[in-house]
Amino acid sequence: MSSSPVTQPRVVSVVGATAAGKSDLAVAIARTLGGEVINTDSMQLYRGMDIGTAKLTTAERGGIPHHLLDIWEVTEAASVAEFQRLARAEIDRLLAEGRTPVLVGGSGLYVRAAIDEMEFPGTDPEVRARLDAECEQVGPGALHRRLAGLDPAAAEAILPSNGRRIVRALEVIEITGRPFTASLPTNTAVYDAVQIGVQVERPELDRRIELRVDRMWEAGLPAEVRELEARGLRDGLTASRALGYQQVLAHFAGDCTEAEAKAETVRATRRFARRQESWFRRDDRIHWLSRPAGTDPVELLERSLDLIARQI
RNA sequence: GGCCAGGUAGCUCAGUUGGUACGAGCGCCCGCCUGAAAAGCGGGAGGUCGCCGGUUCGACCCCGGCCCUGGCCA
Repeated sequence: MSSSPVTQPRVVSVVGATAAGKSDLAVAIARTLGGEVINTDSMQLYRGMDIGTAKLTTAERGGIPHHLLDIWEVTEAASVAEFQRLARAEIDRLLAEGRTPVLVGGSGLYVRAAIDEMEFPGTDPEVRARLDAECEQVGPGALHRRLAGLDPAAAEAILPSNGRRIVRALEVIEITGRPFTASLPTNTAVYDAVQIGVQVERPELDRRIELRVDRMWEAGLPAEVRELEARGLRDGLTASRALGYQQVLAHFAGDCTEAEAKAETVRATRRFARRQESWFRRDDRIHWLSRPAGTDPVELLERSLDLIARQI
């Protein structure tokens, strides 16, 4: 099926800020195109994190198969590299079956890892642990100076205060013996993809976020966190930091009231949404569909399909 | 009506014994982002220091009056 005329992009990706309404749109698109959904949300990858990540229920998935949900235990640290392998395997499998992979999720790096040319150098737990410990001891500034000696370009691109990235750069240099590429590559896609960005105006988005958090509490987020805590959530490097979970854990630890945890979840989610927008904004391949309050889902679907059709 | 506390950035508050507001946290805007990415890091815009008058070379800080808020007393 290589030289036959392409009638639609082989991969669709729905991106945008949290609570913009990506999940439902993705299901509708997949249904129309006869495709299946692949999750590109870093936190929905975790088993048991359902309410707080606004994971679609089975009913809401409407019979459309969803992939890459519930694949990691909360105790495991997330890994973009592993996600990349898994996502590409799913995409390739669906394409081979002639079905359209519909990616959906707000983790910008994960989307790019799936769709674009990106190679992640390896990692070494021991090296990482050692560097982390050292960073803790001597501070990021000292490590940054060392980085400047080993890889001036990387040091230039990474601020001296950003311990996390300095450590990773030093780790890569140590285990590969090569410099750390400190900036994202140009947008070179490995799949013929159309990216749809769902865009909601700030005031409306903020309202939707608050409403969503309200519903998470009504649905029993604290109870969900309690359960995951018993399964080791606190030890999960990634999962314990997830929005909502982090705040509820703080409340359980006695650091704040439940009301404060909830209010902080709203604030943190808004901040996160702005970071997401800032990430996606600079990718000029994304086609933005504005979604004013009260937009009919059917109309949004039609505009999406129209966009996909024009992307031949 | 009297007494006390207070009126400083959008919010909560620091602050100067009179010499251009060092402000801070939160919020807001913006940017960065290669194995934790719902993470991590950075930049920026906001103040006639309640109002009016006085003292002073100079007042947000001193004096007088007024307005407003909270508390206590009546």
